[in-house]
Amino acid sequence: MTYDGTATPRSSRGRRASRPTGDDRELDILTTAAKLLQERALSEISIDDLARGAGISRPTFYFYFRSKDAVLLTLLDRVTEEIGAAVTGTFDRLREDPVRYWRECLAATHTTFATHRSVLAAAVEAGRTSAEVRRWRSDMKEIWITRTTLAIEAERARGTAPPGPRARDLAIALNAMNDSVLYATLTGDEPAVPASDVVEILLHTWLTTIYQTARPTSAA
Amino acid sequence: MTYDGTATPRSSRGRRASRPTGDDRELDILTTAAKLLQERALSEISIDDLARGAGISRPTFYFYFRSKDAVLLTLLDRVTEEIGAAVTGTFDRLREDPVRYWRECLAATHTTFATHRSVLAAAVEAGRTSAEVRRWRSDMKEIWITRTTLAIEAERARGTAPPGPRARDLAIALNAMNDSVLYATLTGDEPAVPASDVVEILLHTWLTTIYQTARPTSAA
DNA sequence: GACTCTATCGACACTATGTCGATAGAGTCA
DNA sequence: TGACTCTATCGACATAGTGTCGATAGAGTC
Repeated sequence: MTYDGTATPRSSRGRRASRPTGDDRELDILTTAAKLLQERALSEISIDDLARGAGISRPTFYFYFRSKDAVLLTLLDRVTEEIGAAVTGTFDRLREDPVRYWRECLAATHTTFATHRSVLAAAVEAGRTSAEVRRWRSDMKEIWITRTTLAIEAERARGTAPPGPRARDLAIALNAMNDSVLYATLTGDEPAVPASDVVEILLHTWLTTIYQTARPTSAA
Repeated sequence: MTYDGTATPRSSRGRRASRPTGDDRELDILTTAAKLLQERALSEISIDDLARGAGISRPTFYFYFRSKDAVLLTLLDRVTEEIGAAVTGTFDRLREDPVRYWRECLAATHTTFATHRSVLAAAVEAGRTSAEVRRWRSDMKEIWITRTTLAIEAERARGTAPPGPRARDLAIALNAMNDSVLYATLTGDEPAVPASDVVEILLHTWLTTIYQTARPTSAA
């Protein structure tokens, strides 16, 4: 939606230099990929499909991207930007109203997953074979885990949350749970938590894991 | 280890009838597959690799199995049997000593994952493209989830665990967490919980989610 | 010795990937 | 204006994998 290949020369995810006309084609490929990913899995999309969708021949595709994975990585860069923008801000609310803070975090995660469902599913798929995609995923996880770890430590420091296992390890487990529960719910592979309840279920698990009660308050 | 293709005519996972000599070859293929899966991913193993490993030509492979996925499914059948055997029994201990019960459940899950790491990783991979493998995975999940749901409901019924969200939904979330945390720990893709701590971390999350305390007792 | 069934493979058709070399055209400049 | 460069393009090829068809060797009846 907000992709702009002209601003920076962009760190060479396959594309040569950047000059006028070619950017349109690059965008055509990305748009085609995004559209096709909403219909079928990455492995079921051939490079020929992407090329045809963008109105070019298969060899020409390679002028713009090194591979299918390179296209996905560029799509993932957009996601990174949007998430980066959405994530900042809410951190102060933790002090005032912890339950509300965590609910908003989880709801935001849910929204992110829902919005980018098809591209994220493709990232999971491609992660099995592409080291670069795997890298993107672990960087992304690291960001959420770090945020969670800091929040848990802050709550323990002010006495709202009791001590317990290493905060980082809990953060890893809770975020892993989010990933796979939301993935199942949104892609519809059973058994899954119904979409209407998923945030509340996750919230229950997060709160009890962190506070050892489902109703923590700001009163230390 | 305990595979026996002769006992039952086996429900046609690709193999024709069952007669003397061919069973050896079928087993050769399975052994080759299991061995190669410990070195590399399913997508990096060609049917030719399996055929050569079993000392036959590629067309002959198709005499024994419909596809690579069919081989994997037969490998997964072994896993099912072993897990089925390991899982029974422990259920009574829940009344006496809940913490011990859950710790043993989680430790058993950890062991299962560790023992069958390579085959289970292949199942995750193949699940993206094969409906049958996906089916196997969801059946397997269903078993664990049902067990967990029953245990949670039992604890709530006798008053050891407080009421809370639908037991089945919690069971789905907790089992999903297990899957993905153990997967990361055992395959080593960071960020992951260290192998030495993983059972205790999961235990903490399970106990607090179910009991809202990290130290539940049998005293109602 | 004719007949059947298992097990085997060579050869083919198909699909997808990735590369090489030729080339058309737009922009530069001497 | 013509020589020169760079982007963008594609046809044709090489390669690797999958799945099928038809032929056939041999073991076991009868």
